[in-house]
Amino acid sequence: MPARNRKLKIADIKVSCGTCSLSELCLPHGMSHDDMDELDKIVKRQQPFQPGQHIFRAGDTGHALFAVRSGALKSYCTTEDGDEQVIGFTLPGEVVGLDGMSDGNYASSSVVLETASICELPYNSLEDMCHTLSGLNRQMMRIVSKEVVADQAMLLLLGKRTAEERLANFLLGLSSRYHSRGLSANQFNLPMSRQDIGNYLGLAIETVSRLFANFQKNELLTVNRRQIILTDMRRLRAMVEGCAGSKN
Amino acid sequence: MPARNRKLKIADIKVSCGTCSLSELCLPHGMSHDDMDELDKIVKRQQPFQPGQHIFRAGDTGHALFAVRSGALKSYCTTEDGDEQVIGFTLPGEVVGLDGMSDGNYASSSVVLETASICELPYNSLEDMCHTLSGLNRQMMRIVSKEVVADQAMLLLLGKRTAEERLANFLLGLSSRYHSRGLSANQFNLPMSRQDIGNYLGLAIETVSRLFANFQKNELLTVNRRQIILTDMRRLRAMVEGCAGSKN
DNA sequence: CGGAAAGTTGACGCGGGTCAAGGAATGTGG
DNA sequence: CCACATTCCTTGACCCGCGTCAACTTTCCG
Repeated sequence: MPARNRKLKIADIKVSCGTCSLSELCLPHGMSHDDMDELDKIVKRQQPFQPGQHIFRAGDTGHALFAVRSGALKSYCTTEDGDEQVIGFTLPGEVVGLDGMSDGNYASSSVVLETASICELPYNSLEDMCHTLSGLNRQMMRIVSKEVVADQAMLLLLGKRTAEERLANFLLGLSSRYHSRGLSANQFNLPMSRQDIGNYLGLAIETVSRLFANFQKNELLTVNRRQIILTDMRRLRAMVEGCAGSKN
Repeated sequence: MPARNRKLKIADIKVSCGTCSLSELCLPHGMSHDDMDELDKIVKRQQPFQPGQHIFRAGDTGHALFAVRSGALKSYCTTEDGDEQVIGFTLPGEVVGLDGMSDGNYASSSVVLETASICELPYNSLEDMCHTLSGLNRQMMRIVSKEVVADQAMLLLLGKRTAEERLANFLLGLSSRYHSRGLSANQFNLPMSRQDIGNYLGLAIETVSRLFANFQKNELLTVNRRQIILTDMRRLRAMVEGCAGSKN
């Protein structure tokens, strides 16, 4: 057992990048098997994080990327006058911590919404590997570039779209992300509160609530607290026409 | 004269990354002199671009980053229903084209606002160099990470701030960017139209115009079409308290 | 000089924020 | 197991910031 690992528990057995069910989504994509073995060596695995725990906080010294294997995270910034802005949500197969590379400190905080198991990828190790593994370098740029594209899509959403379009786009984005990791595209549980959704979409919590009610009345979906069933994705898509879906 | 360069003209004489006045801002930052010479070899320089010319368009095969040495660019996306969303503006010492690395195609378009001289940095060459120059790799991640942080700050702006706060933040951002390349922090010309500003900030063009009028009435600045003089930056800053300035 | 593009200013209305009250789910101690 | 508090969500009433529409002015450019 490697020294730096904390007490290993269940869920950490027989896990390697090679066998990880997320290997298509996480860093290894586009890398050879040998490359993956190399990557596997630098990954630090920890016991699962519990809801409310922070992966890192804004201002912390940035030293690693974190790949989410299960659970869900919320990223947010805190303004000087105290209130928070939700930057995004991280689902399995996705990565947080890119923003720590710019000046050595994380610009945002990352907190657990649903119990999460997470792989830690230290910058230093990644950088070293980039010199030897040609695939990793490209893949890292691809990931971070994708982040840029996703953020730009969000800019469009917040700048131009109505409340209705924002929520529809948000739900379809979640749907697509769940789907791409093999889960149902039309039925899922929201890992976040109305508060978080509203904050993220630049809407009041009451507006979010009302929109869910509207959508249900118009038979676009069924909602019960955090359980969502999308019943008419075609019409939902029609609402967001012209918006690139957030992430993926 | 290298084969790929088009006819070289004035403004392209005696230019190298080593002597470039922007070397502090552009890629070379944090690299050794030898490294810069290497970088210099892969840079393609072209004759100046004229206003209205495109550096690249959304959908084009992404093959290079573009570093702006002078002039100004506008980045934008076009939605399916035709209208455009301004993603950002690029000033001297800054880089565009990061979004072409995710899936091989640019996600946004980049058009010239003010006559611009531009260095082209092909992805392939950059990638090759990353294997040999340790400084470059880190610097590239820093640049792209900075982009992520800046986009996130914009998300906060569009999601939470009033029209007034957005414009104040925008002006201070420009001010800071001009200042960091040695120009005046309180007096500059806007390279973009009201249309572009409004689009970028998620505001109607009339709102932008009214705000400029208000700001002037309140003696925060003097505005004459595109010429701006910030006369009370302290109070402007007070308005945006809690917003991270966009870029830099 | 004429036509178009860019910018300004005013009047009006609506989307969605704010305030307020209440219901439903979950937790906590007795 | 039940009162009680707390958190999360919902729903209604009101109202204001900013978008929309429209008219006009100024600048730009052939």
